[in-house]
Amino acid sequence: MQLLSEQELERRKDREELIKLGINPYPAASFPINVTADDIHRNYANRKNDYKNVSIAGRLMSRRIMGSASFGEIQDSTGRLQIYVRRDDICPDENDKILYNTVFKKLLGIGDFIGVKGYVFTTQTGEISLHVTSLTILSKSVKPLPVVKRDEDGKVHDGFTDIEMRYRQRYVDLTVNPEVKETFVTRTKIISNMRRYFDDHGWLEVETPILQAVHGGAAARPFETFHNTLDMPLYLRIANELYLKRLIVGGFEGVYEFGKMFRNEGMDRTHNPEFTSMEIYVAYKDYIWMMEMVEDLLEKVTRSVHDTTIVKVGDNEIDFAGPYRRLTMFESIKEYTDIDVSKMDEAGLRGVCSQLGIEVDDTMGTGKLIDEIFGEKVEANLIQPTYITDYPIEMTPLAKKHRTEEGLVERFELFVNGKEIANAYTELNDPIDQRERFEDQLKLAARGDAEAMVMDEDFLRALEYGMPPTSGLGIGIDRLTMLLTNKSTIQEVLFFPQMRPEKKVKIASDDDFIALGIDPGLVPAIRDLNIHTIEQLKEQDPNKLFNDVCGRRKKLKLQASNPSKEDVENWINK
RNA sequence: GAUUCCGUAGCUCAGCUGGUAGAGCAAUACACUUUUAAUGUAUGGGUCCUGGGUUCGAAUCCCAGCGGGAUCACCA
Repeated sequence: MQLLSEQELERRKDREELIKLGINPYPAASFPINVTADDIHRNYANRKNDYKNVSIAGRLMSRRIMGSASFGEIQDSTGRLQIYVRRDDICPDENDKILYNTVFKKLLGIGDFIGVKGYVFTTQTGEISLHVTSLTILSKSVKPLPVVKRDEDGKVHDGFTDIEMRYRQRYVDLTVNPEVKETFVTRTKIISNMRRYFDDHGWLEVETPILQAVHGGAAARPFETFHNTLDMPLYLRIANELYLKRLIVGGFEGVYEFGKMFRNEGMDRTHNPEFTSMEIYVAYKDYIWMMEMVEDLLEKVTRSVHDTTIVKVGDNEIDFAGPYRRLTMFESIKEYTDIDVSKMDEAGLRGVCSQLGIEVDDTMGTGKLIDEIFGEKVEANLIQPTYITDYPIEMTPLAKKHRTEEGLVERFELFVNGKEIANAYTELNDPIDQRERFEDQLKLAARGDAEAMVMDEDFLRALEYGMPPTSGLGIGIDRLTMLLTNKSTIQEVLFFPQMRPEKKVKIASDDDFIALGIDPGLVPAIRDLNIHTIEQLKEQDPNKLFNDVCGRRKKLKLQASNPSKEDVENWINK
């Protein structure tokens, strides 16, 4: 049972009226379409003869009724088209004007799906419009849609802007705010263009387990679940890295996966509990090769969605054309703090942190300390695409030791607009070294580092069989989409971002009230007192409720007779 | 998790130092062969987020809760 607004009741009545007129508001038959709104706007001017007999369907989004003729707007998946509906055109029979006078003018409403046929013409004011010759109801909407108005300059007047409602009711957001749809179309374009790029190189798209017994490949807290038959806990994956590398061991030259990752951590503008990442692993390559590949990839993807490599993000203009600037982690810290931390031990680094006013704690090793300095002093400055390379070994247990630099690994991260969007390694393929690195992680864990990785014996066994030299890359698809669509929150690029559940009030039905012994004729009086749930009823003071119900009965002129005070006490105590 | 702001009609929002709620759009009715967010006239529509408290009186002040935003912290 729902509590309905006046408008919702009105629309339900309209639905009933249609049925009474013998018109099915939800017909089963398909409605043939031979054109879209976008097609008409783009091509009508040049090919007028092709639009003399068109059929289009969508939502009725506005109506301007002027006696026996009306203008309105129909919105399909591509946009809006003005329609011109004249009474005598859709009702040729002189004695039957119901379709226009009653159905179109009274029983249809904004948001209803209709199908129309007719011919395209240009109005006196120069608007390309459809002169309707036949009109079919395809689906009646019984909930009023917010009406967003735009003037000639595209200025929005009564926008549907409440963020909570936009996210919770994304279907409304999408219907009423066309630019939202654009964002998601771009998102899909980004993914499909990346996919095409990888496929063209012969790399294989694969799927790996989301339910994992050992959550590996990243430092993060997982979601836990439980498998009943196996009688064991399982985790939703925090990364798929270790599975993709197993596939390289198995003999694929290149594998990639677009997939959801799940991390049981805080939520904010850049974090959603589930997010999409793309990871790719290519055999016989190193991280230097990977940097060139990423430059090429991002340049092509950007061009495919914007026709240029330059993207406006906030106040910045970012150019995704490569090559990108490359700085080692130590160089970058030197550049932005004037301090050379490359030869420092843990004590020295702690000194630098306190000198720079950076908070640290005892669980942090040298790698973590360097990362803190970088995050605090460097990261935000990296606006144009920049590779930061060669990270301390402690932070990166899955990357290969640097070919020349002691204590570092071959890793890069790509920073754009002050944020990391990609992470890549020359992958560690020495199984003995890998085991030691996992052991070091266990020591960090013992020291209190909650993010330290756990040992994955099966992954080690795979490496022991031998993995070719490999380079791997991960890109956060949500964050890349944020950049390329100029959105400042991850929620704007997710159809259904995670939210707290809506508070639901259980509205009691008439039968619920009657079951308590209430005379059906008195239920309207109860509702008029704004008592809509059984809980509310139970909380009432019997004397007050008795008086109120009798009063409302009179006011509403109900036929039922007054309850006795004992009756009212029984409702409450039953 | 901390700080701070917000929650009023279907939608967007007013509502002052407390005096029982307003506008525009949407809806309903009537008129009109007339177009460009915006024809005119009339009408209906509210759990002022929830629960307490102060007060003769609370949308307004106080406390708690729920939901959301922003900033910060933590975390990729």
